[in-house]
Amino acid sequence: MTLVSIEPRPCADPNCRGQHAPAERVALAMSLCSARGAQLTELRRQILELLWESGRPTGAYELIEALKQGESRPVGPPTVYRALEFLMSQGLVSKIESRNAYVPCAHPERRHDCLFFICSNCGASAELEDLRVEQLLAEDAAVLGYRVTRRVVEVEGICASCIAAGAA
Amino acid sequence: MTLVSIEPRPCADPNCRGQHAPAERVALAMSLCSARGAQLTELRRQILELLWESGRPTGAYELIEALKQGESRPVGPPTVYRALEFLMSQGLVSKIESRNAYVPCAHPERRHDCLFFICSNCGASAELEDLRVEQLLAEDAAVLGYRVTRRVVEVEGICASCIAAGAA
DNA sequence: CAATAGACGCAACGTTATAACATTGCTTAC
DNA sequence: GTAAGCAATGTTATAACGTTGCGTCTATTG
Repeated sequence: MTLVSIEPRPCADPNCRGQHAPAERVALAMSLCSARGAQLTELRRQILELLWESGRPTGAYELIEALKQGESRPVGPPTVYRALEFLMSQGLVSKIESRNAYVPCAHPERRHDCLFFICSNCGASAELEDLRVEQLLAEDAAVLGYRVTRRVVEVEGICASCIAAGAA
Repeated sequence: MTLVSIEPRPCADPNCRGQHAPAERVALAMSLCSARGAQLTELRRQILELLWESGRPTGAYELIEALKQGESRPVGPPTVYRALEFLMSQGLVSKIESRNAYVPCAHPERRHDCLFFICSNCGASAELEDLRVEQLLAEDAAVLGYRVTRRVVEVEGICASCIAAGAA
């Protein structure tokens, strides 16, 4: 059997949304980790894949449940939290603080904190990059004399689909 | 004894910081609630006061402890959470999502979500109003077709004092 | 092959938040 | 005045989220 190596490339659109299959996402993650010398183990890969397949912010205990359902052996909370920590350290996953849930990141090759839009009706989330916001926050931080280490920007609302579907 | 009624007035500076005593803050809150027909009960008032006196984001269970220490009777988690919910509904308190903690709001008379800057060293938080950020987030939301209900903007870093004091 | 370091398993625990139901105290209607 | 209504609070239990501590496995790498 011949394996044709397809080199995954980062997507050029900083705000591409949903047009890449989970498998493609995971392949990119594997490629990135390999290049960085970081170990994207089977468990970590599975969790990342679950997050991509889920399509919405997913809680740690949901992931535990999902892993139990799948063919893999069950894992405990520390294992999942450690895997999430690794994935976050690699920029592959972000935590949605206002939901205690986790989402995969569309552009792990760029190191930045994204804006997240979360629908309070269907729970879906959208990731957005907006350098202008980052710039303003940097300015404000400078005025206050802060040295910034992390940004959390989460906008909650009703998404277009739910508005169209007549949700409150 | 003659009581001179002092009408508490909102502070004109949207980004005033720390120059008002807790008592003054609480007086303003009482005045606001009274005008709105909302009941700032003794318990709710006490919790708001504790938050002002604390000077940093404070957890619900810390508040429970503080109430136990004080002369008032002990309260359970649901009671404190209900009080916090009320205070948030009145714009008197905000939750810092990235810390699971609560802070009093400097300008409860204006209805808006603030930016928060939190020092990861000393835990202090600063509240800031920046209409430009709100404007950008509104634009981004419009592009995505979101109807915004809530904004969470939390910037974590090292504050000026801690930098000066040589904290990492 | 031995030494090492990183990843994982596991039990117990700690923290944050809510569900479900009971009680208090005040107001209003008859 | 007493019963109904209502908002706030109390009580108990539990759900949901996250961590500590320690032991074992496994994949390098010298």
